[in-house]
Amino acid sequence: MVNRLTCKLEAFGPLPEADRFLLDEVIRSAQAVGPRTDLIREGQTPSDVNLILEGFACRYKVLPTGRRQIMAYLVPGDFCDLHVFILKTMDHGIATLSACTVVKISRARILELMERPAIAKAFWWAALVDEATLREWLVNVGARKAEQRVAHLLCELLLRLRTVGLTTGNQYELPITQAELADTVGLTGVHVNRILQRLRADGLITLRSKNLVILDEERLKAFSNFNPNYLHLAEQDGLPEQCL
Amino acid sequence: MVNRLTCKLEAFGPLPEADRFLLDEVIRSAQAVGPRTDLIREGQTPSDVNLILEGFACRYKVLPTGRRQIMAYLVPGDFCDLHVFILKTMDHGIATLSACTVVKISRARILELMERPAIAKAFWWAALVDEATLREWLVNVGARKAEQRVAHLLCELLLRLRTVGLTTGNQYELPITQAELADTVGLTGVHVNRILQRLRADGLITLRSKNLVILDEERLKAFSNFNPNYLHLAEQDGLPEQCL
DNA sequence: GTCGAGGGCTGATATAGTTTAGGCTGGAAG
DNA sequence: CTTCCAGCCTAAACTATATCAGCCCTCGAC
Repeated sequence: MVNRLTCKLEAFGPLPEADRFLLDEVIRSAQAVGPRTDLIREGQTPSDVNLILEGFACRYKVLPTGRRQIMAYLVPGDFCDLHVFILKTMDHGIATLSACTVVKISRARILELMERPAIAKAFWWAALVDEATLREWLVNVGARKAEQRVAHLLCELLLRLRTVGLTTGNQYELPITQAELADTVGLTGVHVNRILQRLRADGLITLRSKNLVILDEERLKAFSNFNPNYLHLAEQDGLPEQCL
Repeated sequence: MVNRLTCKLEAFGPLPEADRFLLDEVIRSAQAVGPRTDLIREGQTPSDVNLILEGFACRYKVLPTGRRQIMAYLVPGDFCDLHVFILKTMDHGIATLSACTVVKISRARILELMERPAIAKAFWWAALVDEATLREWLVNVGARKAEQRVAHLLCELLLRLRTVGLTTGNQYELPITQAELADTVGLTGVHVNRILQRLRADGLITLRSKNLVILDEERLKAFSNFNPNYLHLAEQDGLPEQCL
């Protein structure tokens, strides 16, 4: 099995052989989790760190009105709750969207990994990129209009999934319902539906049965004003071979 | 001069005498910065860490459309860019809103502080709270309606400023223009104006010449659905005496 | 093969928020 | 004392998005 975590971390910089080996050890004991299942709920105190290996999960909050806001997508290679070590209780929930495979990593194990300087630095980088992504989402929801919001999100996912080797060309699996998309961009399902149609009509994308094709990457990026700087990817021509 | 940084960090937990002393050293060489001035721009590579001692600053991005989104308020005691150590270039700008006094702290100095376990842990905590706040802002803009957005923001600021001793009862200085408020909650100036009037008419707040009074704290919190859990403040009855 | 449910799609109507434009006020500058 | 300007406030027309209600597929369970 391809180690998506390694793929992701190497987008920051290459890791020593020994570190890669260590990271392979860590993802041994994966477990399957069904779709729409809470991994951890608001108010709970997590003990382990969850790492996504396959599928999509999300951070979310639910307001008393019933409105749910999704605050992050967690895709293969992403940690769910590295902050375990400092904060006692979760201020938000984490749930799977599609079916996932997940590893629970103990604090002890994480601390062990953190002793490797290259890994520690890469973990830091990953945490900071998560925060930068969150900022971009705020911009997206606060300042862009509906059509560009979803276009921007689709661009972001293209890059993120590409760095973990989960795209084929300009195409990737998006195992997400329109209602869930709506909850992430702050719109209604109805409206998201109409926007997707417009994007299709404009010849920008194809989306059928959870399979997204970006027909014109440059045009979609231009249209949504996508600037990848916030992902802080190292400028390298290709992926490490083990991620292809 | 009261050390707002210490006040803030002690909201997480008490610091040893020696650490407090060290933090006092650090804020010696403060400098004044005028209102509406960039502290650092998108694309630049910062060398020092900025710490706000007085006044309000913000993180922001400007879209090609001209629309600006404010992504965080930085109030006394807040660090601007602790991520200096890992990420090379800024993916957003930081600017003062009001006139500020700011200290520039060198990397070396920060590393020195980080050797103190209590301080290191408190810095971590502060960074994580910043991220949690960002998440809450995303919820605010994505899921709440205009009137509650503004109300929620005012509640948050009340708590944040209270922990650094900058409130008197339910009252604080909000040195911010309505247009800036609009840029932070993702609305137009016109609309923010109307909303402020409604909040006044409902007897929830008073706002005159940058001076905000929250007339009924409980009602405002209930109205805006404010849950302070994301600020992760320790449950303590009062402030350390030096912050009063 | 039928049934039922979830997801995608559609149209009509309602509303929140934007845009534009203009007037008012109070304080800073001359 | 006047002028000027930024910030605040208001009004009216407009538009993006929400709401509501319902239809139609598809696919898996039975």
